Amino acid sequence: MAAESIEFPVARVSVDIPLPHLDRPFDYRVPAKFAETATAGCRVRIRFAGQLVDGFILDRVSQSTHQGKLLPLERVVSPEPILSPAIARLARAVADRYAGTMADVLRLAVPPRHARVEREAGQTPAEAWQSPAAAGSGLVVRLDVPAGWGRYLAGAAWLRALRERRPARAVWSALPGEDWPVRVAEAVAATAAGDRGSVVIVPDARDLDRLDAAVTAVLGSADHHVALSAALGPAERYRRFLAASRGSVRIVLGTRAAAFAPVRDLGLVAIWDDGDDLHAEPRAPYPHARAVLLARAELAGAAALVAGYARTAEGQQLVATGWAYDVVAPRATTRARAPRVVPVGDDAQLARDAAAASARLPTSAWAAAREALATGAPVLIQVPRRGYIPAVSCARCGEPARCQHCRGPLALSSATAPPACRWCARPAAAYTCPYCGARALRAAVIGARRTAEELARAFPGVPVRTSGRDGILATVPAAPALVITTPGAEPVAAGGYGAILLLDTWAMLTRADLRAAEEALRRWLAAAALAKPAREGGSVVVVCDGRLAAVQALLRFDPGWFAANELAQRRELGFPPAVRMATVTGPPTAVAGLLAEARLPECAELLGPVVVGQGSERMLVRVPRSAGKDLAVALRSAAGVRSARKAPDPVRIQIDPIDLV
DNA sequence: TCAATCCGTATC
DNA sequence: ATACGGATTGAC
Repeated sequence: MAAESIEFPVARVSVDIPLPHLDRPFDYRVPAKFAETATAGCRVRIRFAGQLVDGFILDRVSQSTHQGKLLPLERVVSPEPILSPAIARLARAVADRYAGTMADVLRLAVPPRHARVEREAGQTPAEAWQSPAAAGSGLVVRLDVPAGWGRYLAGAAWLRALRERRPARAVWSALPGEDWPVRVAEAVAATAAGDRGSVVIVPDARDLDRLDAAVTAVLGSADHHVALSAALGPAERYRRFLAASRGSVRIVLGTRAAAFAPVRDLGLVAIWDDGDDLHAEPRAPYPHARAVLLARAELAGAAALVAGYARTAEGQQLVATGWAYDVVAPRATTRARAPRVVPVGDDAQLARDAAAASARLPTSAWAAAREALATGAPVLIQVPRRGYIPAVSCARCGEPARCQHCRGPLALSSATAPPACRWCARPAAAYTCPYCGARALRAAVIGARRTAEELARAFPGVPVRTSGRDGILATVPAAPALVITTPGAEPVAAGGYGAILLLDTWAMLTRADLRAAEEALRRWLAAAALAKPAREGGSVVVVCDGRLAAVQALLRFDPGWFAANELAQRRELGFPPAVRMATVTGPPTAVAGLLAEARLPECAELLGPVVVGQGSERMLVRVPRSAGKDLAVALRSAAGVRSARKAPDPVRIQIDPIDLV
């Protein structure tokens, strides 16, 4: 009964099971009928502990190290080698870094199969990718004269390094008014000129559209890249993923999940606006796109770009440790391109009387808007909260007004509607304050819609436009208009805004969040970057205490200075990225059990617990960065022991979560 | 003496 | 998780 002998009869399989203690490859016998189709990287079905489960073949080998008998592969789902060795290695590294399982990471990294798309013919063969110089016109010229990058110290040198296939790493602070999609596209083109591929990650669909257009323009063709986002349907998403996997494109632009896109001959990874919390994956093991890309740059020997108008403490850390170049413009260039920034008002006073229109919009803000409109330029008004009046409080004692039924916050949706609960939508027509008995309410927070209403009244005849989560404007023309926006939804104005008003800054700055100031500055810089330069009359009015470091950084348009401060502070306080931190969240006994089990590094410091809701608490574990790996390993194996023992309560482990208090 | 049940262990 | 084996328990 000599079985037909085949080459590499053993498949090493990554099995799709959620249990941490089973997070390792398992060997299976490759039956002769699958000798050709069971390729490394393909999806298979196997029998595992009696049940049929999915898996990926990591590798085909001639012998197993497993002592016992091997089960055969049950089925080859598809011979498509969808999980490349490079991405498998990356997924393993990300799982290790985040104390998670490879199966969890692979669910984020590889989109679900779409059989019809896979069968489609007409995938551009790899030959279509030649030197992009051959495909486009003007590309070579642009690369020889990197005027845009030439404005930055070390910018031109960095671009040259990409072309010469050197793994140069840069943390780039974009100038105000910078056309960042074009700069990024030039970096991608330079990498392509060195015959290598790129992965670029942006926070959202709007940024992706801009980048997509810029890459098409710079390469002179849309044939060499794909844009990957979760918004695509399953078929299109798989089609584009497959285009990268098969090597018919070597440039992938996308949102956070695309950080895992299987680009061949990777030469550059880039992330735009790495401080945006959309880059943090909300599903286990909660990897951050920046961390995924940087791990990838290390593994692939690729160049890296961490970019934004703002700079994160994490970005600064890369500069401080010498891992990356600091790519910034000379001060004179920045001064020449930045708008005039005027801080008005003091924070405490504004917080006391946030509802008063006069305090919200001081005289200088009105004046700046009026002047800008007179020159024919649009004015941008950034308001942190959307809606009409998203929070109300008792007019007498100031206690926030809450729903009688569910304790949710009350809000007004228009000037005439009665207050209603934002959670359960029940109206609260006859509100009585449970603390002082008063029956009157006042606005605690003013939303974008109400702001638009007020401004429309103040500037009759000037068009008022709004841009927010439900209806984002991409651009506005160079004409007088008031553009009310929530942070992150700012339209780009042709020719730049004449004035930008940053309102209700206290709402962002008073958040009990480690990153509140960094986040406020990030949002202000993103808006301020859209203004005309000061010499063309561009101004920014920030209604805030001018002594704050974040306002000082905005005044000088110096995100590097702020990030260096921020990093120094995190070092002092012992917070990431100066240290590695883990949170363990769950029922108290489960959290305690897991930490008792874990063989934490000697140097680990335990902080907490803090109660974080019904029957749930959270512990912090802090170690020096050098022990980060050990911490992740310890937590993961403790979770493994628990899962092996069938411990009932789920415990969530997060490494360097972004919402540390 | 045999079946039902519990616990622990391996899962290729 | 789930499946299996070996030990333990309980009833005839």
